[in-house]
Formats: sequence, C-alpha cells, structure tokens
Amino acid sequence: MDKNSKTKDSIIEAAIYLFYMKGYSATSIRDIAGRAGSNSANISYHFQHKQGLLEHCFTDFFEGYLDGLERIAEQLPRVGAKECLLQYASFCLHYYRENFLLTRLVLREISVDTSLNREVYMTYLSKEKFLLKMILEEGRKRGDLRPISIPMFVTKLKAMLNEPFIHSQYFMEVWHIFPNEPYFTNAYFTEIETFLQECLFETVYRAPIELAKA
Amino acid sequence: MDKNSKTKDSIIEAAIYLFYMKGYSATSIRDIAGRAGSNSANISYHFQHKQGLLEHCFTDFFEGYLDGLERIAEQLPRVGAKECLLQYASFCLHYYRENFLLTRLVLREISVDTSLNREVYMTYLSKEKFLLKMILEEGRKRGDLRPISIPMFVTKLKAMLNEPFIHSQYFMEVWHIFPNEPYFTNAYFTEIETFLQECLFETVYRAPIELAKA
Amino acid sequence: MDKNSKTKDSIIEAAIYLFYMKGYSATSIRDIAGRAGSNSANISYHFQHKQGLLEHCFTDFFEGYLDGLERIAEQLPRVGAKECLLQYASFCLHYYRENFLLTRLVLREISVDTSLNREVYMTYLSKEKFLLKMILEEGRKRGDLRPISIPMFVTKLKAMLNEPFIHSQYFMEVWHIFPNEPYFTNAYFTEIETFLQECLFETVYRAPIELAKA
Amino acid sequence: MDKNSKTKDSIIEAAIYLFYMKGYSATSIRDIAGRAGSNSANISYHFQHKQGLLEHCFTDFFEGYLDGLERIAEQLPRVGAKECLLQYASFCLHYYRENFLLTRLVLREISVDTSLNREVYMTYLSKEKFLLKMILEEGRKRGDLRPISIPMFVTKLKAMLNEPFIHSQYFMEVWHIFPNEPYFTNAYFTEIETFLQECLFETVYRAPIELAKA
DNA sequence: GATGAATGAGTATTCATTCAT
DNA sequence: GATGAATGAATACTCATTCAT
Repeated sequence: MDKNSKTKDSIIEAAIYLFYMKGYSATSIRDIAGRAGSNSANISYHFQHKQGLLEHCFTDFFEGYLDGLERIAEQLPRVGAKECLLQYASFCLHYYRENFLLTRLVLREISVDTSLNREVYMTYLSKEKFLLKMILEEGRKRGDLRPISIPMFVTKLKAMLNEPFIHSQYFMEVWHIFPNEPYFTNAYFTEIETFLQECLFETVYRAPIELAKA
Repeated sequence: MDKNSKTKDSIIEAAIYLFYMKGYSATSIRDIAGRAGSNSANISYHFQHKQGLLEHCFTDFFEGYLDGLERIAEQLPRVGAKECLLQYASFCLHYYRENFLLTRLVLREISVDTSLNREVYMTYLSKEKFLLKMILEEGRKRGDLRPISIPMFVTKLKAMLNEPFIHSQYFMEVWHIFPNEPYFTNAYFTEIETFLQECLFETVYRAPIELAKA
Repeated sequence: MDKNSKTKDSIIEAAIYLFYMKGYSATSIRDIAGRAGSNSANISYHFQHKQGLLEHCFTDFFEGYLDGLERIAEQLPRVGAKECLLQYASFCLHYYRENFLLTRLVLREISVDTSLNREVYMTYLSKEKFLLKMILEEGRKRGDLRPISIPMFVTKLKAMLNEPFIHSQYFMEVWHIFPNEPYFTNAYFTEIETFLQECLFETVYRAPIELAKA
Repeated sequence: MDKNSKTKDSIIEAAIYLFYMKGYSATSIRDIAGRAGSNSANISYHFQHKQGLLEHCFTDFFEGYLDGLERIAEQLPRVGAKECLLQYASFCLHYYRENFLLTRLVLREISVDTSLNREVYMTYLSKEKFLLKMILEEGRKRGDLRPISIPMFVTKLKAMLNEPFIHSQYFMEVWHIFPNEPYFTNAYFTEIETFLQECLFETVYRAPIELAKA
C-alpha cells in the first residue's frame, strides 16, 4: 500500500498539474508518466484509461466539495440560511484555494460536451442544486431572505466564486491578482459577504458617495 | 473570392462548433473538414496550421468585443462612467449571446497555459484592462462612483458576465437556464444593473424584508 | 489510379504473404508496411482497420471462388450433375493452386470464432451451400447420382479439396508433396475423380487385388 | 501438488478454450488468467513463456495421438494392415471428438510457419509418417491392399479425418453437422470405412444407380 | 505457490501536415 | 482552389514478462 500509493499518487499529482496547465485533451499519457517519473503503462494499470485519471480528478474534487456543502447544509435548522450561505461562500473560496490546480481544471473541463460531464451533472451537481435550493427555500420560509429568483441568484453566486479560479492565469498576468494566496480569498470573501448582504439580507446602509469620498 | 469564402466560411463554422463542443485539442482537423464537407488539406491551405483556426476564432471574438468596448469608452466624456458601465454590461451580454458558441470556446480555451494565450493577454486583454480602468478612474474622478478596488470590482463584473456562458451547458441541463435566449439576457441584465447600482452608484433603498415579503 | 494501385497492391501482397506465413493476429501492421516498403499509416488510410485487410483477402478469395462455382452451376441443366461436380473439383484445385497463399490463409482464418467469420458464413458459404445442394439434388432427381447424404458427401468432398492446401507446409516438409505445383493438382484431380466415381456415380470395376498386383 | 495442479489445470483448460476460439496469437496471457480465475504471473511461473502453453497443448495432443497410433501399429503383425487402418480411423475420430477443442486448435496452429511447428513436424509427425507407411507397406507386401501411392492415399485419409474438426464451426453453422457428437463420429466412420474399402481393399459391389434408387 | 505492481517493447490507429496533380 | 495520397511523429493502450513480497 505504501509503495502503491507512492506511484499512484505521483501519477495523480502529475496529471492534475498537466491537466491544469494544458487541459485534459492536450495532455498525453506520456507527459504525465514523464512528469511522474513513472512508466506510461502504469497509468493504464492503475486507472485503466486516460479518462480514468480525469474521473479521479472529478471525484476527488466533487466529493470534497459536496462533503463540505453537506456539512454546512446539516446546520441549516440550527443556524439559519444566512449563516449557511456565508459559511458556504467561505468554505468554497477556501476549498478552491486549497485545491487550486484541481479547481481550474475541473471548472474548465466541465464546460465541454462529454458523457462523463453529463454524469457529473446528474450526480454531483444535481445534489449541489438540491442543497442550495433547500437552504434558499428554508431562508425564504423563515423570512430571513428577500424574495429572489433562485436560479438567477445561484448563477450570480457561482459566477463570483468560480471566475477568479477558472481564469486565474488571466487575473494573475493581467490584473496581478493572485487567487491562490490567502490574502486574496480573505479580501474576496468580504466582497462576497457584501454581495450577499445586499442581494439577500437586510438593507445595507451605505454612506452617500459624497461622504464616502471624504 | 466568392467560392473561396464559401469553403473558408464553412470550415470556420465547423471549427467553432466543434471547438465549442469538444474543445480545441480534442477536435481534429479531419473532424472539422468532415463537418465542413471539405478536404482536410484545405484547412492547412487556408489557415496554415490548426492553431491558425483557433487564432482566427480569438481574433474574430476579441476584435468585435474590443470594438464594442472602444465605442462605448469613446462616449465616456459625454455620458459619464455610470452610463458607460451599464452600456458595457448590456453590450457584453448581447455580444456573448450573439456569439454564443464562440464565447464559450474562447472563455474556455483562454484558461490554458499557452503562448498563444499569453499573446491574447498582452494584446486584447491588456487593452480591455486599459479601457475598463479608464472608465472607472474617470468615474471616481468625477465623483460618480463609490471608492472601490478596481481589480476586485472587475473580477466580480467579469464573473457575472462570463459565468452563464462558459458553463452554459451546466446551467441549461441542471438549472434549465438558457443563456442563449434573449429572455435570459434581458432578465440577467437587470440583475447586473442592480449589482452595479449597489456596488458602484448611489445607495439603493430596499424595503426591509418584512415589507418585501408582503 | 496507377500510383494508387501500386501502393495499395503492394500492401495487399505483403499482407497476404504474412497472413499466410504467420497468421492474421501474429502479423503486425508494421510488418506489412515494412514488407510493402510503405508507411504503416497508409494501411489505415487505404483499409481503415487492420481487419479491413483481412476482409479484402476474404472478399477477393470468395468472390473469385463463388464466381467460378456459379459459372459451373449455370451449366447444370445442359451438362448434368456429374459433369458439374467434376468441373467444380477441377476448378477448385486450380483456383486453390493459383491462389496458393490466399487459400491457406483463408482456410485457416475461417476456423476462428469471430463476427467477421460469421458474416462470411452467412454470405459466401451459404451461397456455396445453396449451389452445391442444387447440383446434387438435381443429379439425384435426374437419376445421375446414387442416393447419398448431401452433408456427409460435401464434408468429404471439401475435406479432399482443402486439406492439401491448409496443411501445405506439413505435406511439403513431411511428405514431400507440393500442392502448389501443377504436377500435384493434376495427379490429385485423378484421385478426386475416382472418389467421385466410386461415391456418386456408376459402379467402378476394379480388378481384384490379386490381378492388380500382377 | 494438489493445489498446484488445480491452478495449473485451470490455466490449461482456459488456454485450450481460448486458443480454440480465438487462436493462439489473438489470445493474451491476461485473457487466459482471467478465464482461469488466476493471476497472469502464474502462467509465466508454470509455463515460463506463453509459448510454453502452446507447447503443452501440442505435446498433450500428439502424445495421446501417437500413443494410440503406436498401440494400433503394434498389432500389425497379428491383425494385418486392413484391420489396423480401420482401427486407426476409428481411434482418430474418437480421439478428435474427445479432444474436440484441442484438435481444432492444433490442426489450425500447425498450419503456420514457426520453428515450434518445424519441431512438431520433425518429432511427432515424422513418427506418424513412419508408422502409417509401415502399415501401408506391410499391407502391400502381404497382398492385403491394392497398389496405391502412399502419399496420395495419406493425403486423402488425413483430409477425411481432419476436415470436420478444423472447420467445425463452419460445418455446425452452415451445414448443421456437429462433429463433437457421437452420432456424427459413428456415421462418419461408416463413410470412411467405405472410402477405405473402395480405395484400398477388395472391390465393393454397388448396385447400379437404377436399383439403388428403388 | 501466488500476487499486485512495474516495465519496456510493442500494438493499432490517428494526427497535422505536405505534396503532386 | 481543391483533392487524394502519403508521411513520420504521436496517440492511447496492451503485451508478455519480471520481481519483490
């Protein structure tokens, strides 16, 4: 098991890096084996197909992601929708930062039209939808949230959370924003907090522009 | 020239569709030729390399995009930052919808690490940055906008604009949102309008939740 | 077309030789390309799959074979079953000898369990069955042949015709019989003629052994 | 030894089946291990090479075959050539039927050009030739047989014996003859008996066709 | 005796591109 | 401008075999 995981893990690590950099299709099994310092036949041995590696990436990513989301959703009755959504945003940003390479690769590869992706939609992302809807509907029922269109809100929320990570390179090279640094996630969380506040919760008092300037 | 463009155009059309669906790397020149009803040698003839086709897609997309942005920025002295930003958001959503396939493919392919993408960053996206900064800074100078972090704001704005298009399939299959339909862009524009209002402009009065419920 | 057939033909020739010698599965596409003095990609180009080459061999062989059998069967009303069968035996031996390599490879490869072979059974060999039955049944009806079990007779006839060719190497190396030489086919035809005479036609007078010895 | 032979035997059984079905080259060691419910390394352990398995098949088949032929040939002085040949034919049909899978695979694989096959020719099949010749020559000397060409006769005899087994699938699927059933071997033996009678022994009286019909 | 991991050579096939026509 | 043939490099994957355990 020890030796096993060493080879297998180095393959996974290499695959994540290369899929992140070049994309799944542009990465060859030899590239991965080369980077992992292993024989390319080992990939077939451990993962059957090249796609098995991508599936592993997906599973790894979404299992951890949904695990976090589920744990947060469990607390819904106790802490309420507001707290849940704030926790979700915080968790998501941290999860994305901690799995920085994995996140970009998943968010990119999920955007193509394959049967594997359909499966991901039907399993992981349908569950995510279910949990998010549950939180938002509970919040409405209890009167903690404004009346909103759930799909529209989710689109905006996911937009905010995903964009810095899927286009990380663009933000790093063009805007000198580094989504993989804690500094960013902390600052960005505040932005999202405000967004949620304005969008979902009580009115936020904002000083008129004149005063703000001063 | 007529016959030329017919062949060339059908190749481009086929390429956009296939890049959109499967991604650039997963699409072969023969796939494209097959879909275009043409010979694969013609692609090399018209575009030299396979990458030439992707470059064509990028150029096509960003030329139109920056053209629009520039025309909006030109009006800055006359109409002010607020109006410019609203026009930009509106233009962007319409441009994305009108170039639906192209948009997803560009937003996806731009996220990998290639020298072609570096070039795109250095030309088109730097220009975009310049123009957006100009608008925002002018708005601040004139006192039309709240004091904000420009990079953070741009991140959020681009997030809102891009997400429904890059993950179009996810939104369509899981949330039954159809970003390619005018209905969506109109509704979504309102959301972005509100977002801009709350984030950049004067305080928005919002009824307390109690009242909103009623 | 001229250049086309040169490359394609040399591939076919090489394939027949190597399939004959080593068998289909033991022959690699590189072996064939090497022997044909061509690039291995040309095989995929001209025949799609490796199996396409085998199919070509089968088609080539059985088309010629059934063509011959059909032409013989057409004469049935005019010349009768006896003459037909003799002509068939003669034709078969000559066809096998002229297509010596092809014959062994087909007779060998037809003996494995593949879907391609099932197809061959259902098309070519069912037609062969139909024609042979027709001849034999007509011969019975006209009273030219003894009453026999058709399947048993066909088994024996095909046995006689096939064996020297499928096990050619054995016969050459162990028994110094050369089924690819005209000398053999002529002599062997006499044997088959006698077999048919004894088995199907009028009684053959044979001297008792005592006299024959003398 | 007990446990050993269990694993080893299951490997052999799986190998025979798969070689029979797909041919030696088209069968992989992993196929065999899979079918035997064993580990593919065990095959290398027990048989050294993949070819070791084929050699085992050959040895197994030809040892039993030549054993039978030898025991029959031993009785030559006592029972004479006629009886020997009849016994040989009977033995052969039964041996083939009892080793149905093995027979087809051996008869097929023996037809390719390998050094292993050359060895088989030089050992087993030369011995077979020696014994068959001995019987036939003794029969001639004693005046029991007609004067015939031994190689020609052997070709025909082997043809009759081998064909239903090497092309078993063809006969089963196209002609609905089942060479693996006792019914067939019994009926077919009668055919061969007649063939031998007509070809080698005293004149067979056959009713003219007219009478036979009635 | 048996196993899972590993390997390097080999498999068929596909790739983008070139070229003569 | 367009095409079918050709190519050499690359593709994912399978192969029989070895080896430490």
